[in-house]
Amino acid sequence: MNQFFVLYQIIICLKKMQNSNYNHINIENEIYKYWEKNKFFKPKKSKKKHFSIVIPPPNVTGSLHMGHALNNSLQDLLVRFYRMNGYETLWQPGTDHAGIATQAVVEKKLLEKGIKKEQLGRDRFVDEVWKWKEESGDKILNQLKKLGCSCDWSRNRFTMDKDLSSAVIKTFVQLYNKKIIYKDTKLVNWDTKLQTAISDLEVEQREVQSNLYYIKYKIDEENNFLTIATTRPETMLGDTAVAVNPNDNRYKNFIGKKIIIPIVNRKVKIISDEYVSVDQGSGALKVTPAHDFNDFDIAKRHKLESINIFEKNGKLNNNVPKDFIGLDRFEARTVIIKLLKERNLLEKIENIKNAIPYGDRSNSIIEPLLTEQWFVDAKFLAKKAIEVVKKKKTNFFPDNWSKIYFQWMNNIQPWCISRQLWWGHRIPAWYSKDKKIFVAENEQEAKKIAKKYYKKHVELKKDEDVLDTWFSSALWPFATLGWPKKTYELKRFYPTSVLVTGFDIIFFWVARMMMMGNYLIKKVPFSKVYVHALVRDEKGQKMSKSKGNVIDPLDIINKYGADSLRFTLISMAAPGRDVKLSEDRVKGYRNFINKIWNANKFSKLNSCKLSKKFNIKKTKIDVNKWIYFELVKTNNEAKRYISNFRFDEASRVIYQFVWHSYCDWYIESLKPIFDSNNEKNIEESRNMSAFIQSNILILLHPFIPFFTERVWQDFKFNKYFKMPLMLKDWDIKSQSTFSKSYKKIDWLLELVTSIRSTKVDLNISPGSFINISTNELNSDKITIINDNLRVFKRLGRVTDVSNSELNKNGVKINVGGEVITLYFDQNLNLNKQKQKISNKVNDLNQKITEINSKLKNKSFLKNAPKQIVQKEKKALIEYKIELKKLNSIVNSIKN
RNA sequence: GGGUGUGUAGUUCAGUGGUAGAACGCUACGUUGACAUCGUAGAGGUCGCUAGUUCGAUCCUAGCCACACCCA
Repeated sequence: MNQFFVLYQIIICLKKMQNSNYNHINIENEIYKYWEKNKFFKPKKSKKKHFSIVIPPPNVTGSLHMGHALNNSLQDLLVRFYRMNGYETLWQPGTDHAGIATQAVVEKKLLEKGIKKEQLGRDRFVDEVWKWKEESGDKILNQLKKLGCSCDWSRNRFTMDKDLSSAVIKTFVQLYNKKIIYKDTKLVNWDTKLQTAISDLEVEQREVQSNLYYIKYKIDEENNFLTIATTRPETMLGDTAVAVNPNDNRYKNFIGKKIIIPIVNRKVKIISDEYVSVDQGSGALKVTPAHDFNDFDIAKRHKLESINIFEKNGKLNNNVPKDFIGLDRFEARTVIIKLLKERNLLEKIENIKNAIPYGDRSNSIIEPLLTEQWFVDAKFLAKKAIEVVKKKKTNFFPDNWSKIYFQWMNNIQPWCISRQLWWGHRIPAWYSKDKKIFVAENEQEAKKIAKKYYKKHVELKKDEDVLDTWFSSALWPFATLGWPKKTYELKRFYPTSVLVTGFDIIFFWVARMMMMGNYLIKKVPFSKVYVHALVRDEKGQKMSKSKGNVIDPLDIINKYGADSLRFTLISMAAPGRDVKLSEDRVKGYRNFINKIWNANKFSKLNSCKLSKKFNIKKTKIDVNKWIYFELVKTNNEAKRYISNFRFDEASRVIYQFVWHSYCDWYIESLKPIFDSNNEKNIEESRNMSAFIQSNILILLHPFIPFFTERVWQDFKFNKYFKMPLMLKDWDIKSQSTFSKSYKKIDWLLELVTSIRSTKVDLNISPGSFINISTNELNSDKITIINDNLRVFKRLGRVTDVSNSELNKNGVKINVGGEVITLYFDQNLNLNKQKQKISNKVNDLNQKITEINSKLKNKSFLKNAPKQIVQKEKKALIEYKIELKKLNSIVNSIKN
């Protein structure tokens, strides 16, 4: 019997769950199809202003992570907001080819089949990459669709597309001809694992524990040693000098003498250079120009020889003693230390913390290597890019990012743009046999130039290298709009309105777009840059696979719906702060959506509909005017917050309005009206309620597009407004005459709250009904109660309102300086009530003393603004009245 | 070492030169026909510390402490 009962309860429970809750499953995909089918994502020509965003192109073979989810939720919010409000809106989507990452993925896949890329050769390997791109390139785009992104997919672009590639090549040629791109032999950051150069930005400095080796170098023709300290002893094979600080008294005498490098037994000079710091290590520095950036500079100053000791894979080359040739750099280190120990040349080993450069893609230690590479004269391009930010043609939000931008731009180094990869834009440079370079958009052009130069036909060989992926990304905001062609889109949407991006790629990407846009088009690529923070886990830890704390946005979408995820991310996107995401938060906002779902159900059950005859101006009922007034306020605030990029605040005010004003108070007030027989009131309330409901959908659409679209259609608002929700503007007329009702209801709600709270204090069941007396109340307050009697009685659970004192257990309560008496049937324990009042009395007394002392303070009266003094005076009067009333209540309790 | 940011309720975070706010969590009570993914009421704060400016500082300034990130 008991078991059956439990089972029965469970079934009831399940049934209830089924009926009352919003379920996103199946709905979201269907709605997305509806939007796409109706081409709502395409820009609608408008004479009004335009709004455009280019998506930060995700890696074509990547998949959606929380960072993408945040980034794109914010963009979609903006795009939908401006699109709704009549702007000609373009959200330009696309992906980038992510040279290193994609090549690595395909290489790995081939290796699994036992195929090395060298076996295939360049062309066939690139074909394989294209195949992989065709297979998996749509994955991330489909994931963006799941999130609800309203990009114009018909304009989808890929950095390796024909048009974009030709833009890249054109840019290269143009910059080469202007000598902004040049070839040079320099030390670069060399990744021995990927066997390519990478840029400074792709190098991550990691602090690790290292051994600092103190090695004795013998002075030539003297029985004397100089100790140098190094963490990379293997590089001594390439040493070409030892340097000391000219002011270091310990070593002054050695300057100019020769010193013998152990193991290689090469005699090199002891030089003096200011760069050497006296108190670091031993104060003597081994100089390896070919393998250290600082040493390279020293070598330049002293015209030292450079000896390169590494192959491209990090193994030692022919420039080292025989026994070492072919050893890996770390093996060589072990062997050298062993030899030094044997020869008594190792003074000591110290354990220290130092920063080691790692490749951010390969995780392997980066080796400075002397190679010939292509560079962009970033310093030149930066000038203009700095100027436009100073002149506020591009604004960062939050503004402090401009400081970071300036700091980096002012210290910018030449940008190494060549990569020793196969996947990417191949550098349009051709070489003749005598190493002369011919740069042109294609081979025919190059040959033409070569022919002119040599006055005869010559054989040319194309550069093997490709360009850094960020080089093509730098053209993204205009190349995707058609540049160098003068398309409608380029004219209409460039400069784009805002770039939404994470701070981690300000240098990688934002800075480079600024350089290229300003140089090639002479206009900034975007007028605003909204910089958002990182998404972390709930403890504030960075999400990473190795930590196992990654929250997959797609899991969250499946579980709670894309809307819940979006609302969560948006409402947590406070400027300058990381988003600490926890599933509980998502659940909370899922509940919010569900709350609205149920409020809509209430509407439906009560036949709330908008009729053509409905005229807001003619609204009579106070609560209807009150909620309309609240709506206008919310609408204005939300608009303002969105235009100022305060998405957290925008979502907050809407949430507050929907849950507390609309659901908690307004719907509760409607119930007594709908239960009455007053058809006029019912009609007005049905209309107003439906109107508010429709506007809630409008306000929330950019935040939670799927849910709002679903309800909009359910309630046929598209018919009433003759407008799909996606294109419905936010315009709403304010009704200043409603403010009187607004204040009235505000007070009434305070009264209701006080009645409820008094019941709790007195330990009286909240459901019980009471009588009240208004005999001590001002007439205007009595009017408020009478004007809204039905609503008041229901909300306050009041049976009768009397104008005179009743012969019963009365309890006086204070509502904003007004006294009302509540009557209860049972005997009361007034202790708690008394305590509460006496606390309040103390509180008031303290405040009154404070204000009194302020008002006695002559310098306060002299210096404080008049309104503040007035305000304090007014507050004093109010406090005194309240105190008087409270005291009278205390007296009545005593009796 | 240089720079940037942060420090406000148990937690996550708003905020303002003049009475300190929200959400979540917590406590008590509650199934009233929209909703228990709920409602009602409540507890909870020396606004990191110390000086200064000011009639008045959580807010401005300086110093210090703690944490995070970036650059070298």
